[in-house]
Amino acid sequence: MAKPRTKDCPIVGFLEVFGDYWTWLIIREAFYGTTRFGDFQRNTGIAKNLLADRLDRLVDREILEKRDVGRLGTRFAYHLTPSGEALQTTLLAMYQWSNEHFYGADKAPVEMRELSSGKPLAHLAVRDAEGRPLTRRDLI
Amino acid sequence: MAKPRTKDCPIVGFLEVFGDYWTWLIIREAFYGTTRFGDFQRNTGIAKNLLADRLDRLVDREILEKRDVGRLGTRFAYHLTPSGEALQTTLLAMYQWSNEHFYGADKAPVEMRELSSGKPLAHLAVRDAEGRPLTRRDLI
DNA sequence: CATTTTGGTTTTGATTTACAACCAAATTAG
DNA sequence: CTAATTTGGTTGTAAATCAAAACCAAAATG
Repeated sequence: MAKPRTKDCPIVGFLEVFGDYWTWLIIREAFYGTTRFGDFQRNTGIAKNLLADRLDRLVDREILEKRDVGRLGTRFAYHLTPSGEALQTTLLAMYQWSNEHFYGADKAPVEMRELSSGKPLAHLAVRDAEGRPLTRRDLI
Repeated sequence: MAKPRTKDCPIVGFLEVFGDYWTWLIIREAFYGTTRFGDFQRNTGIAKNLLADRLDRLVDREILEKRDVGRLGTRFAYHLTPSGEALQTTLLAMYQWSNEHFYGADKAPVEMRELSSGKPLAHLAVRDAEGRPLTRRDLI
């Protein structure tokens, strides 16, 4: 590694963990409440060897926590850590982008919604410290 | 494809384009203002064959627009489309997560900032329609 | 006590990546 | 004007990764 503009960029570090299809599908599942190996496998369709690899990496990076359930290190549950839960913002940004720019035409949007009221969420937007919306040209 | 919980999920559609390391590095570069093939290649370190492939895909998906510059289809510039620019929110979410959960300890955060004032941006957060912050358990 | 489930590991072949070599047209340098 | 360099790729090729299936031991279930 060690590429040109690659050093000290938060995006590069991020992508070394999250620049992968299955990793995000696993994280999506974790937000849906999935915790067990078999459920991750069935719900995403990932191959078992890849799932084992991705879960290990996410546990190493402390995005997921591997908990013993049942007796003696044979059954496990994978839970989001606080760091993992903080990915919710990124996941929502993906949801919202996809609903607007992908699903826009034909399909009905599948949104995250508020659990109690069922109402939609506020739209994420880039804003300055005073809350004013910013465009791409306003950034450095 | 066509996996279990895979149909009609905005995240799956999103990941089929964006579930890739180099694709995001290219998008980051585009936000930094890079438009030319050679600059993308030098600034990210990606191999030329992969860069050509990724740029084609992003142009197909209308994330980037390929414009003729110079004469007769020999020199091009790749610009973000409105859809591409809308990825800014997702990119910022990645930046902010990475600064907080990755760079937190040792390194100084590398943030996007407001161009005119140099001030930091507001932190993205998941909120309900009235602007109240929500936790993971509040969602469906 | 027999069957099924769980959480993997280990093959194997197919696909993708990374790296280097090559190229023609266009631009720049002298 | 000519030579050297830049641009924007394409084409190999070896190495790494992925996908699918087979296999397995321990535990839970019937």
